This record gives sequence, structure tokens and C-alpha cells, in this order.
Amino acid sequence: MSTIKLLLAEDEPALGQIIKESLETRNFEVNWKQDGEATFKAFKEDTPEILVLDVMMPKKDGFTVAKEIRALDDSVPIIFLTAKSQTKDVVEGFSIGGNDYLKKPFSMEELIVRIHNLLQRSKLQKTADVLQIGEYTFNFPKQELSYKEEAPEMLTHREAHLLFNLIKNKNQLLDRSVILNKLWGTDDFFSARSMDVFISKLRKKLSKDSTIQIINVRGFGYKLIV
Amino acid sequence: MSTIKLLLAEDEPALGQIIKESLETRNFEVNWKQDGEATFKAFKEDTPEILVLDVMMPKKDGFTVAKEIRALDDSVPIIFLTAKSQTKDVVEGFSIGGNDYLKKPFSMEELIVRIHNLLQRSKLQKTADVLQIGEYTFNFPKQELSYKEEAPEMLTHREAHLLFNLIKNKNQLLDRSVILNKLWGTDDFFSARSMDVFISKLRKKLSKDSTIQIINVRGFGYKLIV
DNA sequence: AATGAGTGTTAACTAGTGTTAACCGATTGG
DNA sequence: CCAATCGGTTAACACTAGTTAACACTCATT
Repeated sequence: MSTIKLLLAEDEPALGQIIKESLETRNFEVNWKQDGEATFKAFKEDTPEILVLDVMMPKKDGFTVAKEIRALDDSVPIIFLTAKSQTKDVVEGFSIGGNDYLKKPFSMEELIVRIHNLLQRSKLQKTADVLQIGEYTFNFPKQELSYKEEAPEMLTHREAHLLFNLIKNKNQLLDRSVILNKLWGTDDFFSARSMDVFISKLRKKLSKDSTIQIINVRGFGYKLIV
Repeated sequence: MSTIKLLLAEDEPALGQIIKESLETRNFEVNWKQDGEATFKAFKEDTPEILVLDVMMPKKDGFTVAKEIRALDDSVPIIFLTAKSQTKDVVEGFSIGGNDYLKKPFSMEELIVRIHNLLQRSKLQKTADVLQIGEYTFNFPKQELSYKEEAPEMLTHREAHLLFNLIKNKNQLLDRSVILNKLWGTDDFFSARSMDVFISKLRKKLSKDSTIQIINVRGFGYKLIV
């Protein structure tokens, strides 16, 4: 099991020490900073996978740091630790782009749970991005399909969405009407024929790897086999 | 002093009327809708600067509308009006991307204060803007686009605004009609073609970093991919 | 007032995308 | 084994978007 890089910002030495140590016993690699400026610097150098920021800190408060970080990276999860439990702070935290907040005092278990939840969420988002299918790599947001190390081929929007759904349901049946409603908005005759055309196009584009097949289940839908 | 465009969604006629009128005496231009669908439609055409959404509404509830709006614009401030004061709702509101909430009954003064706070904050966020996009740095107020350390290139007003909106919505769809209403004021044929020309110009100017792409989603809009 | 540079719109032509049509093969049930 | 239906494939078509250039307008300078 590999470690997870976490950046912790907490100015109170006793508390910081406790958090750092508890997290380290749970397989986190903790970089602990005690003020806002050091935290921001560490973020740029370290590229941690998740951040835990105290709101009240010397030099730069947690909100300010979070704002600067969000300008560079809008996906890394941020948890705020806040002494004041006022909703005003919560509101500000979320509006800056924080993903969760925890009011002091809190239990370590609580923190761990929040961390894992956020990591899980960002992992899901990331893996949803670049998909592996046989010898092909499919970058959904970029609509790029590449075979081995060859130059990527651009897919159209429709092709990309259809392929995405096929891959997400690989080795299981993808129901015709489900996908038609999802991508075309209806499941009438013409949309169905249009979809057939796209299946045909995808088959052609995936033909370099012969282990990949889009097979038809008559009357029900398609199945992408790897 | 110029007016501020505000979109209000409140199904209860008496309350809606009161809110609308009090805000109008305070220099707001209030567009008042009484159900979720009308609200969403009005948002696309009007591009208001701030939204006040009742949570319980016919056709589409406030949370659903907010979700749809966030898919198009992730910065316009949203205030929820909620009858239930449970924190569960509050958290849901925030996780959807709401910026503040107000539980009924509330005083007009309270609402006004919240509105001004949010406008203030979104104003601050906006003017602070030097944006990073791949290897490029884009200074929006100065309309300067620079590649790595090279000398900055000046963008025109239109180019800058379009790029700004693309970057603010990077990696997500930027709806044609939304951006046309926002920058051109209409979404007729000619404005649309004009916009295409600017997209073409921006593509050329962003071509030094090949990881950046402005991809088209036929019939819907553009997506800036980093 | 005349010139010219800069900006945005319109036009003209080209390229790309998705739908529809046409034709054919495959599968299924009687 | 045949008819009916479903799906496969290709091409034609309609429409949307990409690109380039011409045009119109504004504004500053002469």
C-alpha cells in the first residue's frame, strides 16, 4: 500500500504534532507547515493529493492560502479546520472552493473519515477521465483515442460519449433504450439507426486491437468485450 | 449609480411581490419568476449578477435549478431561501454550489445584507484576476496573453472576454446561448457566426501549447480543455 | 476634414458532424 | 425453409462550424 501525500497547515504546535503523527500511522506522508506562506510554498513544491488547512494562521490565513491554491489547481481537495463554528465561516470556506470543513475540537476519526471521503471522490473524478481499453487509451474530456503510443485520433462528441458509456459498462450489456435516452433524448426509430451508425464507426476505430469487440445483443443492446 | 440585475425565484405571490418591490427601491433590477423552469430559462437569457432562489417551487425545486445553472456558470452567487432550517438542507445547498442561504421568515434587511456581501465578494474575486492556462498566463484586466516568459500579446476586448469565460469554465461546456447573451446581448445567427470567428482567433493564439484545446460540442457550445 | 490603424461584423467558401436513406446480411420464430 | 425483423455498412444529405478575407465603423492623429 502506497502512501498518500498530505499537506497540513496548523500553527498550534501541540495539535499539529498530534494530527501529523496520527495520520502518519495511517499511511499518510504528512508535510506539516505552521503558517500560510510556508503552506503555499510547500504546495507548489510538493503537489500533495489533499490539503488540511487551519483557518487561523500567522502570515496568511487558511482562506487566503486556499484562494491562491485554487488559482493554480481547482481540483485538489481542501478541508478547513475552523475554531469558530459560525456558519459565516463555513459559507466563506465553501465559496472559496473548500470541499469540507471541520470545526474544532474534532476527533481524529472524524478527520480521517472526511479525508478518505474526499480522496475517494477525487479519485472517482480522475479515473473517469482517462480510460484504458485493451491497447487503446481513451481520454474522454479531450475526446482523444490513442492506440499504443501512436498519435491520438480525435473523436466527435457523440462518438466520445457513446464510447465512454460502453467502456463504463464493459463486459456487460448496455441497454439500447437507456443509452438512446441518455445521449439522444429519445429512443425512436431514427435515433436508434443513428446510434447503429456510430457503433459502426467505433468498431472501425477500435479495430486495431482485435481483442476488443462491440457485440450486439439482438433486441436489447450492445456489449463491449475486452 | 447603476442597477444590479437580480433573478428572483419565489412561487408565493405575496412574498415574491414584497421582495421584488423592496429590492427595486434599492436599485436592483429584479426579474421575478414563480417556478423553476421559468427561472432557468430567464437565467440563460438574462445573465443576472446574482440569484435568489426559493427551495420549494413548482416544476423544479431551487436545488435542481441551481444545479443546472452551476453547469453553465460556476461563479454567479446563489442565495437559497429555505423554509426548513435543517442543516441537512444547508449542506446540500452548499454542496450544489450555493453561496448562502436564508431561512424563512427573514427580514428584508437581512436579505439585503447577504446580497451585498456576496456581490462584494464576487467583485473582489473578479478583479483579482490573472489566470493561468497551460503554459499561458492571461491577465484579464490588462487583456494581455503571454506564453511562458515571452512578451505578452495584447488581446482585443472581445477576445479577452471570451477567453475569460472559457477559462472560468475550463473543462466544462460553455453554452453558446449563454455566452452570446452575455457578450453580444443576443443569440441570433450573426452574433453566433461572429463568435465562431473569435473562437478561431483564440485557437490560433493559444496554439503554442498543444495541450490546450477549444473543442466544439455541436449544437451546444465550446469546451476549453487544458 | 483626411488618414490610418485597430476592432468587430458580415460574407464566402470549405470542412466536419450527425441524421436519414438505401441496400444488404444475419437472426429468429413459425 | 421462409418471412419478418433487426442490425451492419456505406453514402447522400442537411446543417453546423472553421477559416479567411472583405467590409464597416470608431477613434486618435495630423
